[in-house]
Amino acid sequence: MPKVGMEPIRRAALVKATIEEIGQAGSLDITVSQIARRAGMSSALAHHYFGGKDQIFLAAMRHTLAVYAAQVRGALMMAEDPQARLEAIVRASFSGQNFRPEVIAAWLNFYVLAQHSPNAMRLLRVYHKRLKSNLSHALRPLVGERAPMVADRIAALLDGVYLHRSLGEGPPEGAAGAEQVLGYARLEMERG
Amino acid sequence: MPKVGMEPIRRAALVKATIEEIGQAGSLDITVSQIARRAGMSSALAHHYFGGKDQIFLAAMRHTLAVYAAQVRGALMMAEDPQARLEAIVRASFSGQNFRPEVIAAWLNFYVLAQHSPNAMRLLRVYHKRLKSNLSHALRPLVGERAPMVADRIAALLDGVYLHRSLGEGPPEGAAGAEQVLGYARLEMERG
Amino acid sequence: MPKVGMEPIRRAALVKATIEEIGQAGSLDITVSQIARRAGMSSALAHHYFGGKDQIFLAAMRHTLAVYAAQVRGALMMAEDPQARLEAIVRASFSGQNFRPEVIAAWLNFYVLAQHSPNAMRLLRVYHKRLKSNLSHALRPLVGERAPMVADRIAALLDGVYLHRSLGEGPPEGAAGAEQVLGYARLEMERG
Amino acid sequence: MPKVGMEPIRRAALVKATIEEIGQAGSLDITVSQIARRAGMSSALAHHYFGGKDQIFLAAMRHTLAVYAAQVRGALMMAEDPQARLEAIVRASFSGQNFRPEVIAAWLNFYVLAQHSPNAMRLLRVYHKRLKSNLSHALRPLVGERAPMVADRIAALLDGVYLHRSLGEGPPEGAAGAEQVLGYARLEMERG
DNA sequence: AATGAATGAGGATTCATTCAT
DNA sequence: GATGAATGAATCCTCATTCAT
Repeated sequence: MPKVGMEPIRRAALVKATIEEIGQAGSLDITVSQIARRAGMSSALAHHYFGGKDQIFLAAMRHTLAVYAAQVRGALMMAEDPQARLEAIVRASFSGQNFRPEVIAAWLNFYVLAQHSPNAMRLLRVYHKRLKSNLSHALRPLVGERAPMVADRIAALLDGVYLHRSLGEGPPEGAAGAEQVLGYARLEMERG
Repeated sequence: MPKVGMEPIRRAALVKATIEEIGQAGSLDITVSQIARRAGMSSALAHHYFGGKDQIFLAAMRHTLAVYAAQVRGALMMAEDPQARLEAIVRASFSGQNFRPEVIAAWLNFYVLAQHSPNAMRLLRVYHKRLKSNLSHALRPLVGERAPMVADRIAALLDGVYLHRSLGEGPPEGAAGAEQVLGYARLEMERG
Repeated sequence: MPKVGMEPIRRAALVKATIEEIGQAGSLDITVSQIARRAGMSSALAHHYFGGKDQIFLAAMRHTLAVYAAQVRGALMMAEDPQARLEAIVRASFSGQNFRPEVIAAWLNFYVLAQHSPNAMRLLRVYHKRLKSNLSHALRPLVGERAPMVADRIAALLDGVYLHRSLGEGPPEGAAGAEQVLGYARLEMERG
Repeated sequence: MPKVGMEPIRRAALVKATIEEIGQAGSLDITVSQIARRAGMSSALAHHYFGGKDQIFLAAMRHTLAVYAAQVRGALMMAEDPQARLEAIVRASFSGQNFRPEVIAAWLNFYVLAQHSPNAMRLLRVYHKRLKSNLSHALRPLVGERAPMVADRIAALLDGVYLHRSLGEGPPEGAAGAEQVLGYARLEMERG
């Protein structure tokens, strides 16, 4: 009985395990064996499916970014006015899927990964471009031509809050994080 | 060349080399040998003076934080009113000593180090506490009781801008970074 | 189906190689690489199967002790009266399996190992306890209540003869060693 | 003020420290630095005086053997008849100077050292020869021509008791050890 | 598809030894 | 006489990766 169609299952399991492992270790200094064990398979199989450690990391990163993008897309679809669109983007960043300790740690480490992996760098840049584009678009009706600059600041603030969370004790509170960012946004809107 | 009193010289050379090496590699994944070679000595001597890799990293981190703290202190001494104090803190963060690519990369990696090194975590928390305390103090006359919250946001924005810089191409422009942060601060001040 | 069942083979080969290597070097100052090379594999594999140098040593010790115990047990089964039992124990100690130069050297070094390895110490104490128990049991009908004391002396004499052999030139002669010990035993028996 | 005549003091301190260090570690696996530190000097100086680690070990061994020999000589001078001579030799072996845990451990390790150091081997053989000669001489009037054989056994028993002590818990009791050996000797004498 | 077996390459760390002062 | 400085040469151990089955 040949097992068919295992590939997507295995890959998904490995990606999930990778994020968890990075989250737990707090660094990229984890072994393929650890990942594979957590995913319930041999390290040889992990190599078989991904070709190498780098590609496992990249897949995990791609997945994290994709989940995030999907959440933003979903939230945007619900939003009916600019203000709501803005809040949707920010809130999605702090939603339960993303703002968990292990995802935060993984996120931080993806920035590190990007420092020596051109592929990771490219992924991160694409993410940034989309984020800023989304923000800018939502902001245009609210702050006029200051939109790109405000988008930049919001994006930076967003990552900054994430970064600070990585030092925090206790479980991260998404709502508080979102408010920290939205507070700034409202200030800009008041200014008009 | 004297054969005594080398210790401080060697230690300083190793710390400098460590920061450069982390900066160049973009990660903590560097060898003691690399560091030692860059510092012009054998890896055995590096171990002799620091006891181990972890302590070399910690020393590099301590040094980075100390340089930063010294800059802030120096800038604060020049400042004569609250507004100037605020600008001093922010500008020091983006001054030539700190806002260089290798230091930015090192900074990012110290956040990673803090994820698994309690000592590194402690250092980073102390740095944060001081930064927020400094900011809060300067902000009090400017924004009243909103000071702690604004200080939090500024601190986050500061780190966020640094983080984004780690993805940027070309040399980092300190002035632009400082403006990005101060722009937000002014908004809060206008609100009063 | 992968290549399976190598583990016991590899472990046995490593244990054997360890004893030989200790015997040849005359000390525990041997490298895992030497052992592995002699056993026909990479040092990495040795670590894979044993976890570390200490455990390789312990396994070698356990094996040596087990072989010895098995020999004694075997000899005891043949013996039909107390005198024969006593001789069986002593002669087994000097049988071809045990009284070879490399085993003698290994034995000596296991005593050293026991000085800093609690596990080795425990193994050696168990061996001693069994040896004395065996001797005492065999001696009871021969020397009465002096049995425990005589057992102690025989055990000490036994190890002493081994120790002296480790200094001897030429091949060790088991028969002579056995006689040296049994001579004392007979003296005690004559006394009744 | 030039320090003159330091050499014998330094050498003695190093020898003493070596024995203590071996005793504490329970093996020869100690560093020159440890020895030198315990002796209150730099490792460079230790090398200066002895030339190398091997020679430090040899000196420590020579010293241990010399102390032992001196004790035996001293005790023999007091003895007035063969029986007393015999007891003197045995009791000296278990006297306070020799039968201390660290000396026992050192002794054991000298046997190991002899396995790969021809010089150590030679020293140990000389010691053995003297011991047996002394014993044989004392035994001749007591057991006649069995003297050499009995001397052999006593020597072996002596080392065996030492060896067993190295596994013992608690402080070694010299008197008990001596009795264990002398008990055998008396048996032989009774036989005549 | 899946994995136990196997290793080469590399890295942190230790240490005896040498040297300049 | 004495030592801090310095290193080359190990040694243990880890791990990504490959291979045979």
